[in-house]
Amino acid sequence: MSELLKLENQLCHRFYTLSNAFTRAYRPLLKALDITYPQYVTLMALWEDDDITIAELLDRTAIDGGAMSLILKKLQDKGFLVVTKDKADKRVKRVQLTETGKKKKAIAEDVPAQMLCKLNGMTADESRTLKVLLDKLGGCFENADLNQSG
Amino acid sequence: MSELLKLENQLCHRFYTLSNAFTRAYRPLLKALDITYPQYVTLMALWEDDDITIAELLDRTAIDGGAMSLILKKLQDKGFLVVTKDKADKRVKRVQLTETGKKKKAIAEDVPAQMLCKLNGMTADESRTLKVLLDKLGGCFENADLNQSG
DNA sequence: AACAACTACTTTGCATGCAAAATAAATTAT
DNA sequence: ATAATTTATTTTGCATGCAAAGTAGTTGTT
Repeated sequence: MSELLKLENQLCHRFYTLSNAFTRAYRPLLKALDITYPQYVTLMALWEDDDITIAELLDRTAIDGGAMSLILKKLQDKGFLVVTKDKADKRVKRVQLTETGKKKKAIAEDVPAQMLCKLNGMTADESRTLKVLLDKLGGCFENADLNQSG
Repeated sequence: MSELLKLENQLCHRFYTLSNAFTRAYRPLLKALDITYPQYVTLMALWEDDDITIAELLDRTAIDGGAMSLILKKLQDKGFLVVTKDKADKRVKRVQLTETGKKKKAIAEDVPAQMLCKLNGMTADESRTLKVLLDKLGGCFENADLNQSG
């Protein structure tokens, strides 16, 4: 009856469940912007720092490269941004918000508050502690391939 | 410069990142079993309680119903389990591990320990605290649709 | 008993996530 | 300078996650 294999004892399953729960919870909030959660993450990164490289966008959002290609196409089609080739290094592409994309930030400003509202079961203190622990856990995965010591 | 929209301040993005990190980290460990992470979750549920309804499996694993249909087909093709119609209620299907599926548990027993090894940056205490907070956060999402108070 | 409403599942269409292969362009080595 | 290697991004194939529609099989109503 190995306790270690019980679902209830898995940290991973909690993350699986909660990550999906967040995505579902965001869906109705993002409907006003007509974007998905990963697209929202992409835009958040750009609202913070515009005109950045796709590589940097990947680094900051932790979104899969293959997926990002499609996400950028969709966001470009929707008029949020444009992707241009870097003149200095033709391999590189830069992502720039359009005026429309910049304006949408005003609408997005409401999203975090609405989400926090859904999470009112958590105190600010618990939320803070949680973030600290999550960041520490995240550190465990960095350079995960290097840790495959054997 | 709304702080609330910064990626760094998003709880959701930490879950997004960590959930994906877990899935990636499990992949090599599950290779010996030739299964994916959601398939592993499904099997963990069955190793705990065999011969259960698909509905119960969905409830316990929190896996999407549509995805579960495919997952069960694949696990059945791989010989881990069989799905049979309930005689009492013909709508219901029951999932039962095969002898092969039961034996695979022995191999799976090693997986949790290997994963814990990767997470050795976390103390047992931090891990415990984290689980408590995660469960509390999970509670915020239950009946999320009912909380859409207007 | 006939019909409406409900349940348990499956199927479908769209959007990723992931690994691996494919491209294109820049850098390094010889 | 040319070839080998590395870097930035896209493409491809497979496995979900999600919402919504579709299918049977059941239960409740009248």
